[in-house]
Amino acid sequence: MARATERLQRYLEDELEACRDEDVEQRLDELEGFEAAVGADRLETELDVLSAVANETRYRLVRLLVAAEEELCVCELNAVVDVTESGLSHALSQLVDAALVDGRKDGRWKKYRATNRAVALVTVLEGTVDE
Amino acid sequence: MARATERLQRYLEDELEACRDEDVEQRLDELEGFEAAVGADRLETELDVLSAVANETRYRLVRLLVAAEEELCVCELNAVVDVTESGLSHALSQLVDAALVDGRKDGRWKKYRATNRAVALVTVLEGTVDE
DNA sequence: TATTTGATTGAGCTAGTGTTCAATTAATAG
DNA sequence: CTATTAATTGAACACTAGCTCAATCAAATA
Repeated sequence: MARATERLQRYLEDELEACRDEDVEQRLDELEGFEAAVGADRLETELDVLSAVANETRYRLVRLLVAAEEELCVCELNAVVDVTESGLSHALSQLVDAALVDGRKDGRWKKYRATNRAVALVTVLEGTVDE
Repeated sequence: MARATERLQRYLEDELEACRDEDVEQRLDELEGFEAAVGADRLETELDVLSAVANETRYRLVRLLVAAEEELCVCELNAVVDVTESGLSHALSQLVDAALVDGRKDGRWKKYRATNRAVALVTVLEGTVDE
């Protein structure tokens, strides 16, 4: 970090005309402020959500459930997504953990539907990724 | 897939009272319709974006640049994020590929800032992940 | 022009992820 | 109660991703 701080000092000397040691300190504080603005717990949760959805199988499932706008049975998902019954179950389990999907048992069948979180995420991705 | 279709048939027999072969066909078409609603290219792009951001180092960088609301020099990022100079460069490169950050050379320094896509993504995550 | 400094690139190693197979649980039907 | 079917769990394995080290490129300064 010492090396990094030296470089930051040279950078600030370039940007500002003058640069005292306390200017470097102040800038470091600002930067760490940005960093700390989001709590550690929150960051971890957000990363869990992103990790859950950053996978083709799981993102397809989320997309599918969002598009369907209704709950779908595992057996229906299985008919469309190209993965083992077991793989599908693992995938759904991770999506439930990330609160992207809700599961509900109905007799011998199990049904899943997209949560608001999933809808929001898909919506923003659709919005920013313009074909 | 034959096995999956059989199960789907049994499921539809449960759900609907009657279930002919064409009912199964129709449901399969509906499901595949949901699946196909998002183009393959688009899905790939969206997955690239998600993969780029689903990593602690890179998400911290995105978060930092969004919070800063201004462009930051690599040397500033390096002072805050706990990774090698090389690792930082790799990370930024992936974020540029995913159009989550823009890079600009300014003399001997290089500056990065968050794109609208990054802002939108962080915003929706903040919104759905209620502490 | 030679040197120093900021930043990037590529190779290689490690750790983690995604998938499948086999076994198990839960619910219904015979 | 036993058998069958839907779905899940755990273990094992192949593959990918992230990080660091070393080398390189690019800009500026001596």
